[in-house]
Amino acid sequence: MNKRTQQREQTRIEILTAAEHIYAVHGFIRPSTQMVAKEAGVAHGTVFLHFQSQEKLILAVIENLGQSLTSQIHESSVPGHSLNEVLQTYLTAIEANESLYTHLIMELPQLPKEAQQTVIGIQSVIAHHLDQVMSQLKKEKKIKDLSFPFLFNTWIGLIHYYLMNRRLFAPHGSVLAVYKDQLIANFITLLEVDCT
Amino acid sequence: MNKRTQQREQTRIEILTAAEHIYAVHGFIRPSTQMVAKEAGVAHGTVFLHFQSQEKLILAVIENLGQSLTSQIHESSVPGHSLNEVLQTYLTAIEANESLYTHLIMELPQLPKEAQQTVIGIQSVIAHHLDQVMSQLKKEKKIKDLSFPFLFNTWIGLIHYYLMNRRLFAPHGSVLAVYKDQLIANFITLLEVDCT
DNA sequence: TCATTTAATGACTCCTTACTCACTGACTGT
DNA sequence: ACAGTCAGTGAGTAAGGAGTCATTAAATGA
Repeated sequence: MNKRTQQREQTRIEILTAAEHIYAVHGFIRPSTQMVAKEAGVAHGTVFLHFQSQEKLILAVIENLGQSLTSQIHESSVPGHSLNEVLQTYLTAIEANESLYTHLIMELPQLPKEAQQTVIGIQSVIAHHLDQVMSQLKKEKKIKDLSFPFLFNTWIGLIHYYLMNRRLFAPHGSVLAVYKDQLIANFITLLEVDCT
Repeated sequence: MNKRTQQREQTRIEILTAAEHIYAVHGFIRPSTQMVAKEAGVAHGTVFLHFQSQEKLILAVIENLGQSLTSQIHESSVPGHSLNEVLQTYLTAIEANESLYTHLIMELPQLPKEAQQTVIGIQSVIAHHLDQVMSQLKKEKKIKDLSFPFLFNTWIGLIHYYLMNRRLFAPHGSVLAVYKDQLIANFITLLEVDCT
């Protein structure tokens, strides 16, 4: 690989990284391509040399995030994980990309439809792992016998609610860092069949 | 009241109603003031004759929604309501404004901070009623003894999740019309202390 | 060494959109 | 009846942002 293509690749990565930073802070919709160029330290036109359009740039960032999340979840998923461990794996993966992921789910309807596929992909991965461990626990009568979709939506809804209100729950940092364990513990208590 | 002020008031209401329709369909951010003017059947400039700015118009619509929701909830709330009835009251009120309310919660961070106050106001009303009935049930050991904030957030998170994905769950109509009863029943089952 | 290629630049065009204002004509009070 | 008022109009202005392209200069290879 010669110096020219090396440099080109380098610049592409700089723009992508700059876009990630900007989008993580300001969301996908508001920031202009000018802002991304400035953050990357390149001219405005250079952005369009590497990405056909703003939409393609946004999609590249989202695609990256999807890859990162699903691979993290897959890597740290061992067959035979407990419910606690599966939930933990999921939240740890999101925590590492909390800000960007939060903007993704909040602005999803305003983003190109390809972005929706990415989110569906992420949720499928966690749904699969959760279903695995939950149906086993249901058989053993250890958790309540409610439909999986309802339980899944309750869990995702809860997490997304905390993410969407992260600046309220954790003004200067990660909500998940603060509430992760508590959310898992409480959610499991809610599922449990207990007679105290 | 003379004909002139009557006409003026009439036009104001037409613009506000048009804005409600447009925002319910397209959200608060995307549509232009031109679009609202067209829907209302008035000239573009007329919008600014009645509302200082786009922001003020949006706030007026949101303020209206807040009033409508909180009064509905207050009216159909009787002391001594069961948990089922309290949840029902809340969802019925939202169902009547489902589309607009959904856009409000989804686009909240992009809206002026006054909008946040409105949402907090709505949630305070339901939180108050829910706390009332839940703490009683906790004393009677009929539901699990988890912190109220957690239970409240789980409930709101669940409802918001269904609202945010309404086009997925109910492509051509109201999600709540379809899932309301099921959501309440399942959520109550989740709370219950039972030993089957 | 030097002709050719190409990554990068940034001024420019085009477009959209919020908001203004000089003007029109219907209503009001006398 | 008529001078004054004011709701409504819509062409016009200014700002901002996406995407283009002629130009520059560094790298390449013969």
